[in-house]
Amino acid sequence: MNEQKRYFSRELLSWYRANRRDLPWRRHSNPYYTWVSEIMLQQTRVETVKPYFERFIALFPTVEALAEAAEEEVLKAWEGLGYYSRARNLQAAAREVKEQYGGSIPDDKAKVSALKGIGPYTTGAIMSIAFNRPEPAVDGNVMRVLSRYFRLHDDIAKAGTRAHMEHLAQELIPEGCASEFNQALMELGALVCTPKSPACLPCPVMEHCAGRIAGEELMLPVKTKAKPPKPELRYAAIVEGAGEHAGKVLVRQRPDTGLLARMWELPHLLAPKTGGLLDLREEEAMGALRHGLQPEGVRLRPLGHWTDAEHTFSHIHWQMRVYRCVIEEAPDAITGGKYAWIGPEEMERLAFPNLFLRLLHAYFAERGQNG
DNA sequence: AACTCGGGGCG
DNA sequence: CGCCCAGAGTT
Repeated sequence: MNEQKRYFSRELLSWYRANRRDLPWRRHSNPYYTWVSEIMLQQTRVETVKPYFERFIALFPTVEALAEAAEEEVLKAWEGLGYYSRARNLQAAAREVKEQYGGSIPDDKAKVSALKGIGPYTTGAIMSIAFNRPEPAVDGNVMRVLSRYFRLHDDIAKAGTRAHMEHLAQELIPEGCASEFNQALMELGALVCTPKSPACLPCPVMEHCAGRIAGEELMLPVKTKAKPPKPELRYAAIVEGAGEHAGKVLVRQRPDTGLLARMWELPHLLAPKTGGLLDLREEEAMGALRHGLQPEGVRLRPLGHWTDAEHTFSHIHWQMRVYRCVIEEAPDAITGGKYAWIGPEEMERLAFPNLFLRLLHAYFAERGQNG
């Protein structure tokens, strides 16, 4: 190994030992904590994860506790964190670990890798952080650091690039220090070698950073842009209950697979493509709501526009127009359609994505004020 | 290799 | 408002 590499490993490890953050999942050495935190940290920032991790561990302190919980409970604990298949896969894997390995995460790369929701990155993270095995844990952060330090112009959006990075990352791990070193690599990416404005002056490895020396630190890593999300106009109904359902609104549960699987939401539908005049939008929307939900057994009478909401997923942009409605035919007797009347109390049990969480809170707050 | 899957933070 | 993500599963 050359001097540039030895220097990098030595200085980075030393820097980490002096600068490591005190994070909830670092307070105890517990493979289950490492596992849960790494799943939560996929595509998600540390500051966002912290409170979720604390609540999750309080609710499900062990693999067994998670395995024995009801799925709705796990989804509720994940509410607002996004990528909900992570939560379902995590629990499925916890049940696997309980049944197959007596509740202990195996110190075995192939077995860890075979668990649901654990891909190449998380395998490396668990094997190294929890078991100190010299496995690379290459995420976007690590690819950014390595791209800059070694001045690599490979497109990190390409699948093949990660293989190269993994080879390099493994080579850099100091003997017996995989756990600390891999965390150091990610810590540097999070605190110093940041995407937009890297703090090169305080960087512990600046002296031999090829990207910095070439003046290319802002051009690296090379990454092709993702295509923009597809816009979708949607009409949603906020249905006020009457009689025994007074003070409540109608919600429905999404299908078992696909976008926001098994999460709860306001009834809504994709706007028919009509290309109509803007003036006719309200009529068109209310008509679509009135007829569009009938196949599910819900017949509505839209009263008027209530509010608008937008939500961007990675590949879809929802523009949602929400209409106040009253019900003409309840879906009680309809099979398959999962509908429920809920008030603020019932919201505590059901898991909603943030878009609908915000709308429901706004609605109940407004209704509370108006009596 | 391309697509599906949330959400927030930041310049 | 564009751009950044501490990725994995499916096709």
